[in-house]
Order: sequence, then C-alpha cells, then structure tokens
Amino acid sequence: MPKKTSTYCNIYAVVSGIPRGSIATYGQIARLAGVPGHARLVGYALNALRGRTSIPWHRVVNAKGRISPRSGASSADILQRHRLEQEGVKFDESGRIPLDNFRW
DNA sequence: CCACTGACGAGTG
DNA sequence: GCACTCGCCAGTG
Repeated sequence: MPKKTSTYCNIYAVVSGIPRGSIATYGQIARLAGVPGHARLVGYALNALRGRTSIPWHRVVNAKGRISPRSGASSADILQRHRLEQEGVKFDESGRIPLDNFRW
C-alpha cells in the first residue's frame, strides 16, 4: 500500500487527530506521519498554516516539552500556552509541560 | 532556477 | 544541564 501522500498532508492529519488535553512533540508527529527524523517538516508545515486552518497546532511542542520560540510575533507563543492551559494542560515554572503525563 | 530562511532532533563536548 | 554542529525538506523572493 504505497502511501504516496505528501508528507505534509500526513502531518496535518496526525495533528488534527490529537485529542483535546493531549500534547505531541514534533518528532512524535513526524514519526506517526511516516517520516521519522523530519521534525523540521512538521514545524514548517504548521508554520505554513499561519492559523488559517482548523489544525490544533497549539497542541504541538518541541521534544523538550516547551513552546518553540518562533520568529516574528511572540504573541503566538503566549496564545499557544494560554490555549493549552484552557484545555487542562499544566506548565512547569520553567514554562515546560510534563510530557510524561500529557504525551499523546 | 538559485539562494536563504525557518515551529526541530539527536549526538557530542 | 547547556552550547554547538549536522542533517533534513518546503516555501518565498
């Protein structure tokens, strides 16, 4: 069953499948999408969305359980954290998320 | 078509 | 635990 789908499409599908209150890392998404090692593509794919889609991009964080400090507007970082807290996700004093507890 | 940039991960010192 | 390096792909000008 040759899944010729663009990696990109798979990534969106996986991220969209993240249940509310759960968190996934870029590496995890890439792995589930069938492209282990290409965590960068995941981040890039989400960035390309720019919030124009219904993809819960805020449920995706880096391997350290932290919100990636992206360039441009840091407001999105704050927005992401705020949204996660609303879903029941807790942050550490260092702004980190206990992945052991929330990992998808 | 070419070059630069960009939401990361894992390994090494 | 932190800092630096390499690899990887897609989008924009």
